[in-house]
Amino acid sequence: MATGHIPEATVARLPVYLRSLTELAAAGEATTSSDVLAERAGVNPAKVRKDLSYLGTHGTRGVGYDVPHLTFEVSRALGVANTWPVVVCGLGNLGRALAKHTGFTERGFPVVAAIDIDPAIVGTTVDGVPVHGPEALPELVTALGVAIGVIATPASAAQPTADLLVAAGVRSILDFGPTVVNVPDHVEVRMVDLSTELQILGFHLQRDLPAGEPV
Amino acid sequence: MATGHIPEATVARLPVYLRSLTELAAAGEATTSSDVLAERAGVNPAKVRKDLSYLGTHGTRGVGYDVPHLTFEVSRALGVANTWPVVVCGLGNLGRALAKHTGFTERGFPVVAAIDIDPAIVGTTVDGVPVHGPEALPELVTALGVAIGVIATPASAAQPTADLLVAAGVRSILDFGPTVVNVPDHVEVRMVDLSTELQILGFHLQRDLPAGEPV
DNA sequence: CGGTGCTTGTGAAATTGTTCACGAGTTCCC
DNA sequence: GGGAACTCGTGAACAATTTCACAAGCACCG
Repeated sequence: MATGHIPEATVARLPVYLRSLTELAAAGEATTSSDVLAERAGVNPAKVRKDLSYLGTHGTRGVGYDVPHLTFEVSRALGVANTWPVVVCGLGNLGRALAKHTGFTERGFPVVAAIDIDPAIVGTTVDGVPVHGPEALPELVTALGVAIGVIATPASAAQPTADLLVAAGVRSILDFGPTVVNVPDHVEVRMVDLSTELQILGFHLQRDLPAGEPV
Repeated sequence: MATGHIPEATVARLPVYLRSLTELAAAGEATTSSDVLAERAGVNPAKVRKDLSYLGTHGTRGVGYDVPHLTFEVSRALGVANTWPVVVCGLGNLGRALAKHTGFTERGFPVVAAIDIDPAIVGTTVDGVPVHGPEALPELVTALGVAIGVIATPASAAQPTADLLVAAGVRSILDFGPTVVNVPDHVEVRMVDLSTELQILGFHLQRDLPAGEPV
């Protein structure tokens, strides 16, 4: 089975496996098994094997997986050797936290610039990240190779910001805003809305209620 | 069709519909259609109708959906009338941003307390949210009715923090940490890892590359 | 009052994702 | 060298989700 096509659900789990593998390597483990990886990733062992089989045949029957080798293969599948510069749009509480977050750079996603419309902070830096006005976007994309735009603006600015990012040539957007943004087909958007996550948790809490609770 | 059971995938979309409905109401729209909702939610119209049909029959054929009525029904399904107090664990960049975020309270998820192990900030407040030590958790849960714990600690502290939350009686956890946490069956965990999201975007960026790029 | 146009609700088909179950290859021990 | 124990890889069964397609119901018009 070639690396032809990897299901979306599998792609979403690969980063988790990769992290587990990194931890195992740090713990000095030379080989591991689908059981161990499953335990760490919180999934079924069969799913681990099926997922990894999409990357090719990299395990050894009766033995397991070679940690360094599998790490290499998963890394390659995810393309983690590449570096994708990120621009953070909107420097409210969340945007500021993201700009300061050091974990991104470690994983190949350096925050190279921030965008905000407040003239008072344009020209300053946040933790070493320079703050520009929105008009600087096209220039930033070409000059710094920005590949991913993070939207952390107020809800009302999400769509205009997305439009700016798309116009500037960004092809991937991570949207923390609460609203869905419309973009052309060639642009990929992932939405992470914290309120939505809480509401889903709330739904389950409510459902497990003894019943007879007020509406 | 009764409200017996709502598929997980549908539950995850209900908050999006609810937000669209709120916007439509604010725009003065009295009725709407599955087409309009689909457009706003970024999904297929058939999916909107199927999703809403799980809540019961609330539309009118040939006409559409009454905005206030549908808003009420979706709200009821999600249980948004309930208030679920939240405690934020870990006051790094992200935890602090979450504690300051006002949007949660508006949606029924007031951040009533924060937890950190740094003695220098225990006893202070962040934007009105009191900061406690981990040992205060059980007391907070019983006294303030904390229902949801948000983990925004460093990766290494995620599992111990989850254990503390579970021991204190919290049944829902929103984990921003990069690692999967193990909890008993009756506790629901949702993971939101920002690096994972970026890696998924990176995967697609890489795949669309002209090819021949270095590993 | 019948026809036309519109939109929902929903079986059924298609697609996607998960889990099972077992053949096949590996190691180790006797 | 043979057998036991182990673990991967994978076809096939199963389950969930999405999409299609169309009957049914409503509003309006002439």
